[in-house]
Formats: sequence, C-alpha cells, structure tokens
Amino acid sequence: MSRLNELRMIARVAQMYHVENQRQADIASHLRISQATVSRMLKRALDEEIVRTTVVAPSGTYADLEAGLRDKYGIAEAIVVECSEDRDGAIMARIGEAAAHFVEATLQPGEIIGVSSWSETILKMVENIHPMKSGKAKYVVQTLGGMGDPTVQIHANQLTTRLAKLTGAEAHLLSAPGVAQSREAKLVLLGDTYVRETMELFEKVTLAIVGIGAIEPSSMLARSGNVFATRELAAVKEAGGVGDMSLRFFDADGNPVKTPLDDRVIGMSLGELSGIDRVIALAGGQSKTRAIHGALKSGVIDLLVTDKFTAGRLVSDNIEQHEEE
Amino acid sequence: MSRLNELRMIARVAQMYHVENQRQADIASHLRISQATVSRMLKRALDEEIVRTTVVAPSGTYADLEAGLRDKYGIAEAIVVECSEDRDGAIMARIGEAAAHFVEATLQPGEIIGVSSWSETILKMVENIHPMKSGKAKYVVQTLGGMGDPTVQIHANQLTTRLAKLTGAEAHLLSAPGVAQSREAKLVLLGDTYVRETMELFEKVTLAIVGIGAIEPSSMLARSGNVFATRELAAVKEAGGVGDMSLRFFDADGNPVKTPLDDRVIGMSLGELSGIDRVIALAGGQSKTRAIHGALKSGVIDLLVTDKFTAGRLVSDNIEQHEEE
DNA sequence: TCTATCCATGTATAAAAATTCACTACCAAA
DNA sequence: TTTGGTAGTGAATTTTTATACATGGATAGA
Repeated sequence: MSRLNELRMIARVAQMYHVENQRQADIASHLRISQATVSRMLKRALDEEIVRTTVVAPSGTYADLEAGLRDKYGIAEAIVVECSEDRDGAIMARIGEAAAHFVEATLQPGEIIGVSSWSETILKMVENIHPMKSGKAKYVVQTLGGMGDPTVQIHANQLTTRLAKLTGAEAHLLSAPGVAQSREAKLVLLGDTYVRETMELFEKVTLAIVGIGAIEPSSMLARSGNVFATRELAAVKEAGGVGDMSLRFFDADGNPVKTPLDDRVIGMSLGELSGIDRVIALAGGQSKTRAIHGALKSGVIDLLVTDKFTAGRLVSDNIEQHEEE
Repeated sequence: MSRLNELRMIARVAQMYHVENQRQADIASHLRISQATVSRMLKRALDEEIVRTTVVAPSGTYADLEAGLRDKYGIAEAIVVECSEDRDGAIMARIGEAAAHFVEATLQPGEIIGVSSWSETILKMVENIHPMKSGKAKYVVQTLGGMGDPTVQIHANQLTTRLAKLTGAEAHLLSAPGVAQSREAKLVLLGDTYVRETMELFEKVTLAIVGIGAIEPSSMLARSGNVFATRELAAVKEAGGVGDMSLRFFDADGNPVKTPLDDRVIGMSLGELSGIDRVIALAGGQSKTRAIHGALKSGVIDLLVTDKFTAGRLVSDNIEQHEEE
C-alpha cells in the first residue's frame, strides 16, 4: 500500500517534470522535498516504467537497420537511406545525398580528406555537397590513380578538384593511372615528384571517403578499358576475393587478398586506410552486398552509407545466399 | 530531402541520448558537432515528435482526477486514492493512509503542525504515520478544543499527543471544550494560561491538517453530546452553510457563514487558517461532497486528500445535484 | 553588386540535474 | 542488546545540459 502512495508521488513528479516542463528545483519546493529526491524519483519513474520515452524514426529513416549494422559489424556508425527501388542508379543518388549531408555536417576545420575516385556513388556525393564559403577542409587528396581511358581520367581529376573547391581545400591529385602496366612501370611512376608528394599525404588523411566495389566489372570499371584482364579478376575470385576498396581486394571475412595485382595498383593500401581516423564507405545495391559484407568485416570502415535494401540484406544473416544472385 | 537527412541525424542523436543513455558531449564528439548543437537537436526532436515521452499513471492512481481537482479549484495539489467501495469507513482508512505517507514524506524539520482533532479521517492518518526517530517537527498544536464528553475529550488529546510523539514534536494541547456553553464561558476559558499559550501558536503553524465536515451530524459529532443544538445547525444551514472545517462554517462558494456559534467555538478561525503556509484537508464520502466543494472554493486549502468516488463527483460539474442525495 | 536581415553554429557561461558524501534509521543475525 | 549491513535522506559538489552571445554565411531586396 505504501508502495502505491510512493508510486503516486513519483508519477506526479514525472508528470510535473516531463509534461508540465517544470524544473526539478521547483517541483522539489512545491512538494517540500529536496531536488536530489526529485532527481531520484525521476530515475525511479524510468525504472518503474512510469515514464516511457520512445524514439520514432522519421519516415524514410531506418534506425533499426542502422543499429543492426552497427551491432553486427562493430562499425561506429551506419546511415541507411530511404530508396524507392532496389536499382543501382536510384540507390547511388540517395546514398550520395545522404553522404553529402553527413560530410557537410561533420567536416572539421583543417581536415584532410582522402577520396577514392573510382566510384560513381562518391561522384553523386560530390554533386550534392554545398559549397562551403570559409575554407573548412585543408586538403583533398586523391587516394587512387586515374583510369586508363583519358576521358575517365579527367573525370576522376574533376571529382577530386571539385570536392576540393566545394570544401575550400587544396586538391592533391594523383597524376598516375590507378593500375600500372607492370610492377616496374609502377615504380617508375612513383618516381614522379607530384605523385610522391600526394602519396606522402596518405598517412595524414583524417577523413577517407571510399567506395566499395564488387568483383563483377562495374560500368565505370568497364569503361576504364580493361585495366584488369578477365583472367586476373578470376584469379582474385579464386583466392576468395569478394570485393575491393580502391582496387584493394578482400575476401568474405575482410582479409586482404594478395595477388600480383597489388603491385600494380597506385593508390592507398588497406593498411594505410585502417590507420585513418574516419573512414566513410559509400555503397549499395544488390550486386555489391557480398562485397560490402566483406569490407565491413575488414574493420577499416567507421561509417557505412547504404540503402535500405542492401542494409536489410546485410543485417539478415544469410549473406551467402546472395553469392550468385 | 535535406530535411529528411537532418531529421535522420536528429533521430540518431535522440536514439543515442534517450535509448543508449549517452551524454550529449559524447554524442557530440562522436558526430563531430558541438554539444550545443546536440542539445538543440534534442529539443528539435521533441518538437518534431521524434521522441515522445509519456507518463503512465500506475494502476490505482488517479492522475486525471487529481489534475481535474487542481484545475477546477486552483489548489496546489490533490491526492486521489483508490477505494473499493463508496463507503465512509473504507474511504477514511484509505485517505488516512495516503495522507500519512504524504505528511511523512514532506514534513520539514522544525515544522509546527496544527491539527484539528474532530475528524475520524485525521485519526486514521495518525494511526498510519510511522514514528520518526529523530525529532522532525517542532510542535504539534491542537487547533480545536476537545469535545464535551470526557471520553471523547481524552480521544482528542490522544490524537494530538500521539501525532506529536510520532513526529518527535512537543504537543501543545488546547485544554478546553471545542464549544463553550456561551460567549462568556469562552472568554473565561481563554483566560487560562495554557489555552492562551496554545492559541498564540496558531499563527506560527506551518502545516495545518484539517478535516471537512458536512452539516449533517457525523458520528463523532453525535457522540460529542450535542454541542450544537439541532436548532443551531438548522440556522447555519439556513444561512447557506454547507460544511465546516474545525467547526467554522462556510457556504457553497466558500464564504464564511457567520452565526452566534462562532463566538462559542474555541479553535482556529478560517482567517487564521488561510494565513498558514500549508493547509492539508482530508475528506471523502458521499455525504461530504458539497462540504468539500465549498471548502475548496474558500481558497484556504492547499492540498486535498480524497477518494476516487468523491473526486469524480467534485470534478463533474454538477455538484448541486448532490445537494440532497 | 551591395546592404540588411535572418539563421545556424560554436564558444563561453549560466542553469539544471546527478552524484558524492555524511548521516540516520532500519533490519536481521549474533 | 549489540553489531554490521542496507536503504534512504538533504546539503554540497560535480557533472551535464541549456542558453546568451557573437560570428559568419545565406538570402532577399534595392
């Protein structure tokens, strides 16, 4: 019985605090108890479930999927975007928008942004970033060489340059192909002063933005002019590779897949990536599901931006089912 | 679209704060924004109804009726107790329990309690108060004389004394009848040193506990041996009286009803009562509904403790219907 | 293109809330 | 009855949160 009277009082305190927006001190003097007691009663009210606080995600947001991704993969943050259809074009646009918003909102002054250029999704992101008048970022560093095809090469440069402009940063381009013809060719290219200067900035990057690729040739990869022979991609698959970030391949458990290809890629390595303060990955789509799974497993990603369909697939355990879909 | 991303972020912040119990500062550094912004987002979340806080009244409490009483009568607080049946005996017991709990929980150190002795409900309250080891209250002052019948007189003294003992206070008894035989007799009684000393404490009372009586003779009033002639009570009713507190009568609007009886009562006046910091009224029951209505209207009561049936009758506007029930 | 005004933000600070501390009462077991 | 542990309290303090203020950019109208 006394418990009921106690709960009545707690309920009243909760009412005054949460509904009537009174301060604890006022409630305390009104009820002739101490502020400390009011504070304790409010905690009690929470425990006793006299007050219930619910956070409802605004329609179009997927807090549950985000939590699922965070929990399953141990990543710091996940953003799951609304998307009307499970189609790559629509997905990339939405992911790009959300990523742009997030980067804008959280960019630190003096930040050094590393950006992988071989990603359509990142392109979409850059398209959605609003120009920041007062220079916020310090440098934007291209973390992967351009593509063989000169047209696409320009494209890649533009992405980096544009992002630099938008963020008020100085662009540091990687004036080299993403994939050299041979190991020896790579060494020659690395001899270039500008290339070396840019690559020396890799370890100073504070925010890396990467795309995640599936082994299946994407349209951009295709356009780049067969930098990897089909045979070579097959070898990567053979070795268990499921996807890449900046042309660095990994398997379903997130372990790097070492192949001779590695010696030809001019860009940031997975090891370098993992040393970066914030790594934001942008990817979504049916075909990339397994690749994203592996990428998340690798532990180098801090934040994933993806779509609700892909997030759903990732969270539901049966990733392997999608293997050959 | 940007609004949606903003809301998503707000939802996430709300999630981290309310569900995951993280501090604003931590959320801020996690998301690379300032603590101030987190605070604003949380306010925003409240406005946008992304977080919803509901206070659910524990079963057996009547927050709505209490709010109704507060609003309708402008009293500071109301306590409405659960009660299985609308019968005076059960009601008094419950009200007494609740009042005891409240007084225990809110009694200030050094408080001077004034207690009207002619109330069975107050008696029930005193029965339910737990002894407080370290003296909390300073004095317990009897605010109405005893009753003519010596047996009941003792009863009244006991109530005051017992309450004093329980609260660790010093009892100040009013060793005089509640109603003197005549105006002259009252003057004589007031000449008594002890009586005068107690009455001089009236204005120092910080917490008054009163019952509310209907004009209809209560069992205790009856037992007291017809202190008021039936004729006199009729006169009070004639003048619009609907009830009394400590034998001071008032009408349905809470205005004092002045009759020659006033000059014979030895106890605290309504004027003195209204000057007291906290006035707690204990009353419930079908027959007292109109009396309580009038008492609340008088504006001297700060807290009413009553039962759910009576509260329901009081809150539903049609008090006049109960006039002759 | 140039104001004037409006927002949004972060910093610094004020305000509010939670917690530590010291103490009291209470209870159960010795 | 004593003792040792638990629970609950308010005052003081610390921690956390909200706000006042100043700044810088965005926006709209001249």
